[in-house]
This record gives sequence, C-alpha cells and structure tokens, in this order.
Amino acid sequence: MSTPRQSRADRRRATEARILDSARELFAEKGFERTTIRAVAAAASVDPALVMQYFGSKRELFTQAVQAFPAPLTATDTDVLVDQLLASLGLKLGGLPEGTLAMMRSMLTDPAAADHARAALGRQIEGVGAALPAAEDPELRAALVVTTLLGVTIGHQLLGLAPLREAPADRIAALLRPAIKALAEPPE
Amino acid sequence: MSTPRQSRADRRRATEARILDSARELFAEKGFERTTIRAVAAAASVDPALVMQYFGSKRELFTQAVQAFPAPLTATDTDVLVDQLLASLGLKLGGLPEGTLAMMRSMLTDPAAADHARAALGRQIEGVGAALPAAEDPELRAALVVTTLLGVTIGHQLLGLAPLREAPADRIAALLRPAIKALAEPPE
DNA sequence: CCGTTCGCTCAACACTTGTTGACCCACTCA
DNA sequence: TGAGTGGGTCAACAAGTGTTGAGCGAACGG
Repeated sequence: MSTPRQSRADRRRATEARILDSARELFAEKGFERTTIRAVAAAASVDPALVMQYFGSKRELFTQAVQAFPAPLTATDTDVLVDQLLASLGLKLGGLPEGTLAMMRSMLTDPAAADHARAALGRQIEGVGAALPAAEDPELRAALVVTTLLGVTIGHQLLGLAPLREAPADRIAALLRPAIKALAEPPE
Repeated sequence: MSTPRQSRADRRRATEARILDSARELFAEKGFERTTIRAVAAAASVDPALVMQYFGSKRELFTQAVQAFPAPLTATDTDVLVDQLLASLGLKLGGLPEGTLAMMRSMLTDPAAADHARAALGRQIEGVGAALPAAEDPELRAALVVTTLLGVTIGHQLLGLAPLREAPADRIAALLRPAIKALAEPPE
C-alpha cells in the first residue's frame, strides 16, 4: 500500500473532468439559472467549494462546460451543404453533444449565453450564405435555413415533441431536405 | 374634492391591469426565473406585497400574464394553411402578443412553461396534421412545419438575429412559403 | 523520515428571493 | 359623521444562492 493506484495529479485531473461532466449534464438538462453549484458538486461527489476553487465562478464553469455551436460550414454545392447541415444539427445517432444542448437550453434566458449563441449562429449563417448559389438575399436565405434547423432541433432535443422523438432520424432528414433546398435555391 | 375621479373598484382594476402588463413585459424580456416580483412591482409602481395579495404566487402571476400559443388552426387547403401559419407566427406587423413571447422565452428553462408549450405545440401540430393532404406521416410533417416556424420566430423575435430583423416581413414570408409547402406536400 | 505541498472539506458570510402578517389611511355607506 | 371596508405599504422571515477563508490529512520530495 505504499504507492496509490493513482498519482495525485491523476486524481486531480479525474475530479476536474467529473465536475465538468456533471456540469454539462445539468446545464443541458436544466439551464444555467436552475443549475446550482451545489447540485453539480453533489453529482460529482465533491464539495461545492472545490468547484469554485477549480473554476473560479459559476459563469466560468458554464463557459468551460459548454461548447459553441458547430463550426461554420464550408461547402459549395447545395446538396452537400444540406447534407452537412442535417448531419451537424443533431439528427444523427446520439444527438448533439451535451455542451451544445446546454448552450441552446440557456440561449433564451441567459444574456451571456444569448450573446454567445447569436455570435455562433451568425457565423453559421455567414458560412451557409457564402455557400448558397448566387440568389437574391443569400444571407436572409441562410438565416432561414439555420433557424429552421434550430427550430426542429429545439422541438426534438429540448422539448421532446412526440412526433419528432418517435420518427427515425433519416425520415426526418428526408422530409427536411426538400424544404431546405427550397429555402436555399431560387424557385423562380 | 369630495368624489375622487376614479371609484375604488376602478383604481383596483387599473392597478391589477398595470401589474399584469408589467409582468408580461418583464417575463417576455427576461423569462420566468430572472423576473422578480420586486421588479414587476417596481415597474408597476406598487409594493411587492400587493402583487402577492392579488395573484397569490409568482407562478400564478406568470400563468395569468402569459397566454398560450395561438389556437389550433382549421384549414383544408394547403395554401390557406400556409397563409394562416405565416400570419399567426408573428411575422406580421407588430409581432407576436407579448404573452406568447413570454411563454416561448421560458419554454426551455421552466418545467411548467415547457409542459404548457408542449401541449400547445402538440395541439397546433394536430391541427396542421389534420389539414394536410393525405400524405405519408402527416403528423411528422406537421411537426416539422410547426417547429420550422418556431425556429424562425425564435431567431427573429427572441434572439434578434440581424438578417431576420432587417428583412421585411413579407419577404420572409415569401421565402418561407415554398419551404413550408415542401414540408406539407408529398414531393413524389 | 519529516517538512511541505495540495487536493479536498467544513462552516460561515452576504445577498437575493418569494412570501407573510401587521398596519395605515382614503374612501364608502348607513 | 362615524364605523368599517379594503387598497395599499412596511418590515421582516425563511430558504436558497454564489462565494470565501481556515483548516485537515494524505501524497510528495528531499
């Protein structure tokens, strides 16, 4: 029993990761406001003070636990773009990363999260807009594409609407594809 | 000065309405959690205790201030349906009623609001589904239609994304229409 | 082997929140 | 005019929050 199975540094890293995981999960489930440091600490089997010691503040914990929306896309072909979008917005197996869900969950009620989300969605819109064929109002079209997928994701992942929860992912994608294309391409 | 300009009952009704208006506004702007009874009372130039006396609890105040999503639609023709949807989801002049915005704002972070929203959206989906032409998966299509418009509304009214804020409402409606129709009608 | 580091806990503070009961006073009405 | 109703305020409580500083004890390093 002279040497412990884990070094001090290992334990330290493990605890920090455990806290971060619990935080991500709770933030994704309940949002920023309703998630308390004490609850995160309890979920990670740790004292609340330790969370503060490691992350400094609840805000900073949130920032570290959450991850931004998926990186902006780069595609030139509309079909490829649609594929990328459908894939990136969580319709695939396993859903979105929990950090992204946490971000989205708090987007409407937390000013800082709202800023973050606005910026990330803005970048996403910019990326999609650049990839759109030379149509009128590419930015507006891109914004509609992105917010459409945002709405479906919210209804699916955050609200858990029954028709969406029960439908197979590729069926949703198949139905969504023509709609996205209609937004992306000039119908005239 | 023997008779006041307003009867006691009138004043009573007026202050109650003032409280309700302030509450609606604040709930719509900051959501349930971040809106405090004290802030509502201050906005209505009234003592916090009076808010409690009139509405019993913060929850009850929220319930009374908020109003559900628009009533389910009844339409048999797809084009008419699309018109109704575009009109009902706040793209028209003046935007959505503040009570509905309050509901949507708190939808993702407040369990009670989430229940309410799920139910209302469910009814809306049911209504749209019933109006859809006899296609495959009418409920799923309806859910996609509704969540699509939900996403655009969130991006527009709650997040204030620039491309949507700056675009004229009928332009948005014009671009959205083919997409909605693509969701509603079997492409095959 | 012993002093030191450091991961971690304990107890408490300061503050905000929803909520309550006692109270005041202008209006009502007999 | 005088008792009483009721709109409205004041001060306080109890619970929960983020946050902090002192301290314990096991792992570390010489």
